[in-house]
Amino acid sequence: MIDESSEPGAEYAGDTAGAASDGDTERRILHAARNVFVRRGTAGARMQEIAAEAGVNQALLHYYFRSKERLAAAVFREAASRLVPEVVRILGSALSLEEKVEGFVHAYIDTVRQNPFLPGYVLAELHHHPERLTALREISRVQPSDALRTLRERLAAELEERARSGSMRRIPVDQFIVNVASLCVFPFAARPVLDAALGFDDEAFERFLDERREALPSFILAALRP
Amino acid sequence: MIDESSEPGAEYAGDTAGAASDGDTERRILHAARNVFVRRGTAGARMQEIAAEAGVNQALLHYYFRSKERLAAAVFREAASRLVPEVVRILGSALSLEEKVEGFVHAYIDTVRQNPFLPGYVLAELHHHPERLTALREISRVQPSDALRTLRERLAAELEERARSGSMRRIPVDQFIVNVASLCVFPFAARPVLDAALGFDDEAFERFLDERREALPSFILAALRP
DNA sequence: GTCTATATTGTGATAGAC
DNA sequence: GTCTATCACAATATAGAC
Repeated sequence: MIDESSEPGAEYAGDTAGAASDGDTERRILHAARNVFVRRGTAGARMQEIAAEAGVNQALLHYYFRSKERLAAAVFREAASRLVPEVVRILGSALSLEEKVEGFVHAYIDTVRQNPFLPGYVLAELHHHPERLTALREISRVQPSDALRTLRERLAAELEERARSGSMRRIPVDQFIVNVASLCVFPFAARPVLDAALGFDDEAFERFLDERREALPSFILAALRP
Repeated sequence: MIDESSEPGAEYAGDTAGAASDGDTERRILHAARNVFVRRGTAGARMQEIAAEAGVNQALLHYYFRSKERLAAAVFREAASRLVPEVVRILGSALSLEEKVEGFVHAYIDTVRQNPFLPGYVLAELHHHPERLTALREISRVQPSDALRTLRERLAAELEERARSGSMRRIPVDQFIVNVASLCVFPFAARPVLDAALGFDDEAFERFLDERREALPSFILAALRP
């Protein structure tokens, strides 16, 4: 049973179905719910399993979150809230393009490594529940200075300037964004396929990530050389 | 209601809940099942919805496939059987590395474009049902000459030779494979995110794919220059 | 092979005691 | 706030006529 969380001070046995009413119960439930939703998907998750993993009764889930759907929405919001601000923070920085690429690759791999199944969960969730997009949009809108739209424009200007000065090949900004995102996110989202196709186990995957963390920035930048 | 299939001669209204017993019923059911499983996920799919979309009764699903689980397994096998051989075919060809990269990008985008939600479905399915990996492995094993292992070795040799001759930068073969796969697959798997982050609609996504089909090979090869 | 019931279990949700 | 017990219905699966 993998604990996908990494909050400090979050250790309690999943099957402690007694009086473990120390910390915040609501947080315990949300935490258990994330684990279950991440590994089973929203439709496959069972309220009973969440209750057991939180060490509480099933009725409490409804007391705190009213319905499975609301609980699922809360979990998704929380997961997306971990990823979006991190992305915005890096891209919004005043670094050079080269530093941004390296900073993004490093920060993304370092962050997601602690919750390696989050990307797969978020993608699967969006695939099967397009209505979650509104939550994503809201999170993005709340970001300082309406970040996503602004960041895209700034990045486009930077790429254009580099192309004009001849220090980089011209590349459409959307292609560039998707390239970087692809190279960072896909290995996590496709973890099971990598296990099958390349024979990875946990340890091999960790080594692969170490190697990737170092090699990816120069791979990306090399592709942009004129 | 999107029809994710592209088999020739497969047009019947989904709500024709009458006597449409022309073609092969089993195939009709499998076809409808794929549509429903792809958009709802295995756990979220309802046998009733599949029956309705196939224009038959729910009991027939059990007559042909015995249980939902077996039907799900059949759908997954069929989906994976579309993707794996295509990949093997291209990589196994006797082309140069440059031609292989271009051939793979073109073939993958051209193929998957007709079933743009397949990658998302396969990834989500593997994420939530790791047991499906065995099916993937079986399909891979059946490929001529135990293809996957062999292909990886051949590719590694090719990359090594290029590195030795100085015509390409050295890159670990697994990183290279994952890079190419990431850049091709991710845009499909993350379609909803692209819609949200870059404001794509169906038409914009198609234009994006056209552009990508042409730009991606040179992006990849440029990254490998010494 | 295909249909109309119907059996049977699973599962989200609520009532009400403590 | 937390529990036990239970409701109500959704969903898979089967029986049996045609």
